[in-house]
This record gives sequence, C-alpha cells and structure tokens, in this order.
Amino acid sequence: MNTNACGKSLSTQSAWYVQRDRAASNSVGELLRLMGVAVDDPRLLEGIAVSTRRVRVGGMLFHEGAHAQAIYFVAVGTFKSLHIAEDGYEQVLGFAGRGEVLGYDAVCIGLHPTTAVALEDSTVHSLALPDVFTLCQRVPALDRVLHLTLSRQLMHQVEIANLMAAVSAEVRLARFLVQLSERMAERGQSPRRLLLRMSRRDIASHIGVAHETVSRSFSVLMHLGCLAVCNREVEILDLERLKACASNTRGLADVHLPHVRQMVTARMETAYA
Amino acid sequence: MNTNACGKSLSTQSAWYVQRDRAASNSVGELLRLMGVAVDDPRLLEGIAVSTRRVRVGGMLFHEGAHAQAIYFVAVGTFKSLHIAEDGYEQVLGFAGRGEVLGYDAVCIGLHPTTAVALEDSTVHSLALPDVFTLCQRVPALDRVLHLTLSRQLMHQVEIANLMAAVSAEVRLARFLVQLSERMAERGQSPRRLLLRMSRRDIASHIGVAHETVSRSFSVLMHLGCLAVCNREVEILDLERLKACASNTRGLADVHLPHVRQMVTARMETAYA
DNA sequence: CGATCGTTTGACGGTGCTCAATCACCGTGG
DNA sequence: CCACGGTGATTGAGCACCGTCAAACGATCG
Repeated sequence: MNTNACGKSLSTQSAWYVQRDRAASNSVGELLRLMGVAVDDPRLLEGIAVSTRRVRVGGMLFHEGAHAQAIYFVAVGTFKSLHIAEDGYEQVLGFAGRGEVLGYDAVCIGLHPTTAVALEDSTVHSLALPDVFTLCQRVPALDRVLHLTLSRQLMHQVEIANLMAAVSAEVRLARFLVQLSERMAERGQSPRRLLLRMSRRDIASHIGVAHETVSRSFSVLMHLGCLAVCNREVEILDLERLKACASNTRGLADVHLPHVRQMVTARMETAYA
Repeated sequence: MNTNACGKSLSTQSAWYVQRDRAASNSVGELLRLMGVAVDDPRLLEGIAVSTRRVRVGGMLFHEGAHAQAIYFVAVGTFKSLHIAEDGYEQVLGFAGRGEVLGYDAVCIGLHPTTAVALEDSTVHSLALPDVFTLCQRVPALDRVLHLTLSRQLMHQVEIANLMAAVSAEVRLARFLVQLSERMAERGQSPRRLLLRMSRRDIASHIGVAHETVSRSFSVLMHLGCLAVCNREVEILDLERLKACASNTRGLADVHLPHVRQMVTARMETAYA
C-alpha cells in the first residue's frame, strides 16, 4: 500500500548505493528473457557480461554529461528521463517502464545527454557498450528488438510535440493519460486503472504547464466524468470522452467547454452556497 | 520608418530547371562523398543502388502512413518533417538540411510516422531499405555516420522539449534561433546571417505558438537589439543577448522586460504621434 | 505528535490566442 | 502596362486561460 514511497528519496540515499554483482552470476539470460528473445546456442553468449543493478527510489541511474558505459534494460520499476537547464529547471522528457531501454541516446557520442532517475525501487540489466554490437551481431533477434525500441524512441518525438503543442492544459493532460493508457495496454496491463509513479510536478514538467494547473486539469477531467482520481491512482471512467478531449487541437472549447463551464461553475457555486 | 528595405533580393532565383533523368547513373559515390565517407575498394559498392531524386518546393518526399521504401540523405535544400493530427493540424517536428537523414524513423516499423515536405527545391540521395544494412556492414564508416545521425535525432527530443517548454514566446523563438545558428555553424556557414527557409506559420507550429505571436516575438527581439529582420533574412546582431533571452526559463521578464516595455511602448507612441 | 512535502483550491494579473485589418509581394491575365 | 486575387507578414483590440503567489489540507515519516 505504499503508493507514495517517494518520501525523502534523495536525502536517505547514501549516494545511490548500488547492489552490485550478485551479477557475478551473469544475467544475460534474464536480459534475453526480459526482451522476449530466445537463443538456441548458449555458446553465442560466451564473453558477454550483463550485470543487474538496483536503483532505489529517487536514485540516479546515470547523470547528464556522464561518460556512457552501458545501456540499460528496465526489468522492474519506472524511471523518468530528464534534462536539466542551466538554471536548474528540470525538463522531464519521458518515463520508462519494464522492457524499455535507457541510455541508448548516449551510444553514439559516448556522453549521456539526459539524466535517468528512478521513480520507485527499480532493477535494470546493464549491457556494457563494447558488448552491444557484439551481442547484436550474434543474436539478430536482439538486434531487431533493439531497433524496434529505437524506433519507438524516435516516435516519442511526435508524442512529446503533440503533448506540448496542445493549447489547453486539459487537452495536454488528457493526451498524456491516453498515451499512458495505451502503453499500459501494450504491456498487457489494465488500460483503465493507472497507478501514477510520478509526481504532479513531474507530469507538469512533461506536459509543459505549472503543477497547480495539472491539479486543476485533473479536477476538470474528473468533473467531466472522464476520470476518477485518488492521489496517484487514476481510473479512466469514460475513455471515449477522454480521447475526445485529447484530440481537440484548440482546447476543449468546441464540444465540451459549455458543459464544463456549467459543471465547474456549478461546483464553484455549491462551494460557496 | 521602414525596416523592409531589402527589396527583392530573393526574387532573382526564379529561373531554375528540372533535370530528373540523370538519376539513371548510380550515385552511391555522391552519397558517400556527401557524408564524408571514403571507400578504398570500389568493389564493396557493387550491387548497391542509390538513386538521386529532386523534390520541388512544397513537394512531399514521403507521406505519413506510407510504406517505407528507402532512407533519404539530403544533398541540396531543406525539408520540414511534420505530423498531421486527426483534425488536420500540422505539427512541425523539425527541419533537415544538407547532410541530414530523413525517413530513418520508419526503418523499424516499415511505415513512415511523419511526413517530409521540401521548403525549397531540393535533392536527396535515396538508399533502398534492403540495402541499408548491407551497405553499413560493408562500409563501417558509413555505419558510424548513420549512428551519429541517429543519436542527433534522439537528442532532438531534448531540443523540441526545450523549445516548447519555455513559457514565454520570445524565449521560444530565441531558443529556436540559437539552435538554428548553431546548426549553421556546424555546417561551416555563417552563424550570424540566417536565411529562414520556413514560413512564420511553420516556425509557429514548431515552437508551439500562434503565427501572429511569432511575428510579435520577432519584433520584440528586434527592438531588443538582438536581431535585424527582413522578411526571411535574419541577422543576429547580439548573440550574447539572444542567448541570455534563450536561457530564461520563466520568460524574459527578469532582465530585459522593463527595457522591452519601454522600447515597445515608445515605438507604439511614436507610431501614434 | 510535529515537520515536511505533495496536492488542491482560490485570487489576481499578465501573456498569448482569436478575430480582424492592413500592407507587401507575386503570378496571372486582361 | 496595370488591375486583380492570393498568400504571407505585421500589427491592433479584446478576452480567456494559465502562471504566480498564497493558504489550507492530507499523507508520510521520524
């Protein structure tokens, strides 16, 4: 029942200590199983070292500007990837869960352009950079999986732009929730009951609004009948209507706003009655 | 009174001719030269067909949802890549010039998730999808170049987010211009004199504001002394100050806004005097 | 039980989106 | 040659939306 485990994440963290190498036992098999790749001949995996690493909530998997040493496959947990501006503003770029790859954007230049922070206690399998191409050449299936993941990362561009291009805050939040729901569905989990691993502030940064506005937008979508919200538990009550909100380019004025106005106004009136 | 004194400097280019047929000759050599890759043994290139294709201004290189057949290396000209929402809204994701690769985001799923449109008469070298991995395996240098480009595409995520996350429209435009200037510098061209290939509406879509706001923001940056703007010709007069504007997370209120207010107000007053 | 952080809601002021008018530029066709 | 319509760019006026500041509440943890 600890939905909100992120108490004092960074302070209790004794320098994001890592439980290394139980990976003395090589976990390359776990990695392949995680990614749904079968290997006929075990000898193909000789010389390939995959270490398993735990990251506590609030801990950093890697830091912006750091030298890239491996790519990471999320086995358990959730991460946020972010970019820190000169003035310290945290721009959240996206969230990664089980089966997704982190740190690939550092493969080519050797430096991490982004930071990855765990949103809950998480586990990753890390594949050292020099082994990436070796393993991919030996296991074409993994190569294909990697390229699929990479393509998905490139399509995140479209998603990010679509998130932040919407003029209305409610539309942005609705699109974010629809994206989240679809990713849950892809992963075989319920697309209606979402357990948000990230704070309102993280969502706010990701969709480009103030965190208070996120709260307000949640309220509006609730009073529209789209959602039931309880802290970080979100239930999608009316996916149709939520998608209708999400697909509005120019705010949700066209269809729903009169209705919303009535409901919000009514709510405000009752609050003052 | 008039800032638009530059007249018809662009109109002299009106005469141009189409030469489509020369693509019969294989241009794999041109492609490698374009990307700065040297090949020792010409026999490595046997069986690899690279065709050259011209796209007129406004023409589509490929369309969203279309079956992917090749990846494209821009040799001459500029393209915008965009995503079309259900209601027809054009979300501009980015711009690609000489040496950049288009269509790579379709490699994995086989379908183009975006559309590419030429902003001027342009030329690309197209490498058929089945040949991509073949050529990359034979020419590791090209493979490296491709991965570099891919990494750059992934970093566009950060750039897009930074563009659209800024609260102030002027800051967004300033960041866009700084990005453009840096890309010009990378390409060895003058980072101070920019010739914008895209319309105000394209810029507006890319940075997530209304196109009228783009005009207004140009005016503000002009009156700040950062820029000299004449239609699509932009000269960066004070790069320091422009970067200062671009690095403001919370609008440019902190340092410059009082000054701007004065200048804008003064301008408005003189206009009505 | 107090402290701290996350979340929600309110009030106000400013920014930018919408609608609109004007101007400059361009290609067309009288 | 000029008149004409079309497009892109700029500027203005009005108002809705959201960012900021502020306060109150709830949750978690020491």
